[in-house]
Amino acid sequence: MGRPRTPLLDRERITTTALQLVDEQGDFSVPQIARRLGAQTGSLYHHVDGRDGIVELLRERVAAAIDPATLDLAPWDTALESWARSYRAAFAAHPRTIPLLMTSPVRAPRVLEQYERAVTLLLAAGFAPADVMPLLIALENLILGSTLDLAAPETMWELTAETPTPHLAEALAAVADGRADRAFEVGLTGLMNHARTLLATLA
Amino acid sequence: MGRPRTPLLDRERITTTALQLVDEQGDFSVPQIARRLGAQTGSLYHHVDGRDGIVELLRERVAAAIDPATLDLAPWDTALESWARSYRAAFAAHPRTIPLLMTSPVRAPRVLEQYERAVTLLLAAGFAPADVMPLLIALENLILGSTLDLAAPETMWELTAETPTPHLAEALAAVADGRADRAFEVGLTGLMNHARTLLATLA
DNA sequence: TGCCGAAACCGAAAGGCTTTAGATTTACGG
DNA sequence: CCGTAAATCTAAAGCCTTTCGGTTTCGGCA
Repeated sequence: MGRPRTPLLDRERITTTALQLVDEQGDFSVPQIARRLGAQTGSLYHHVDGRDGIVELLRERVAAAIDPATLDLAPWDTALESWARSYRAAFAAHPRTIPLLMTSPVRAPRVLEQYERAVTLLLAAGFAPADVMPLLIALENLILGSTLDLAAPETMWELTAETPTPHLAEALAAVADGRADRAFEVGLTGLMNHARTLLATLA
Repeated sequence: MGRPRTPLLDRERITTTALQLVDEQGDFSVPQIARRLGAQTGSLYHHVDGRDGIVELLRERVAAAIDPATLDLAPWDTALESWARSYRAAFAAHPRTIPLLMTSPVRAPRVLEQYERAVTLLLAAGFAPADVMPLLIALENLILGSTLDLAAPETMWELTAETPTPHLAEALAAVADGRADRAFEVGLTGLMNHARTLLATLA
């Protein structure tokens, strides 16, 4: 009891443990983290702003893997597509964080910064201000949606004998593994084409 | 105590109350439902398969508003787009159910049936089996993502003074209200165009 | 009509979670 | 060397999910 000679807890270790738990179970709890780190539950609250604070730390940790350099590429469509792929790769490494992150607002400065730069890119390319966020939001929906599907491969639809769905079963079998990947490619291609068209008609 | 002359609880009322709570708070709990219906917490378990069972009832209730007739339209792209719009309208009426539904597999027969018919439509239109699910999944991601954004209008990005994001602020202001709607339209147009192109190159 | 099994509800409890507050011991700077 | 601040613990309130046994009442059947 009392202050230990070498600290048991810090934000770094708490984040790492939370991420491990999410990767394993799809969720985490404060007592679970405490147990893995050999501390009491309450002690975590001296390092972290409650459960929501841990979620925000997770967002920063996962988003840190997005490569900011992609947004410096030219032309703009190459940059945007590269950024989207890097974004997706970052979340594909920890897909089960997505449900946790989707329901709380983005506060993490690093993440906001990335969006700022993406917006800047599109404005500089010539898009109308009112077109920028719809494009980015559609892109984000595509990324997070298909990555979530990546996390729950066969658990998305639970086919049972009582409800016969032969064509659905056939279509599911026809893609099997690469389903989420192909959904991403299909959506991305469609969106990028549409964006280029939009810009062309604007000019 | 004992069995009441007129029942306090049934699946219908439980579902309705749960949906009200989700609309108000974004979540529900079994004790909350019990309080609103004037019953004890444990009593709910005689009507419903636990909390997860209530979530599945919510899925059926919300998805019931999707118009199945849209899938009978012709040609196929009209049918698909109409279905997507009806799908979106159904969830737009209760957008806060989405986070609850996204993490559990679809079991509800009514919902599976809709997917079966959508797959059938696309196969009949001439799409390759391996192309069908990626298309539908991309479409679903688009629908659910933009509808979720509809539920959390300004709470998606929390801009603070410490992280200056002038362009992001400008782009957000430029769409203001119709943001989620326009993201949906952008994504839908892009996806439908891409689907038509895909089919044309196949034939 | 009378009875009995099943239905619907209550009360209580186990075990988990989030969060706060005060007490306790130890590290570190002056 | 001493006092302040840091890191942890213990304890507790109040929420949640789920299960179990007890109690009353309904409805069908003899």
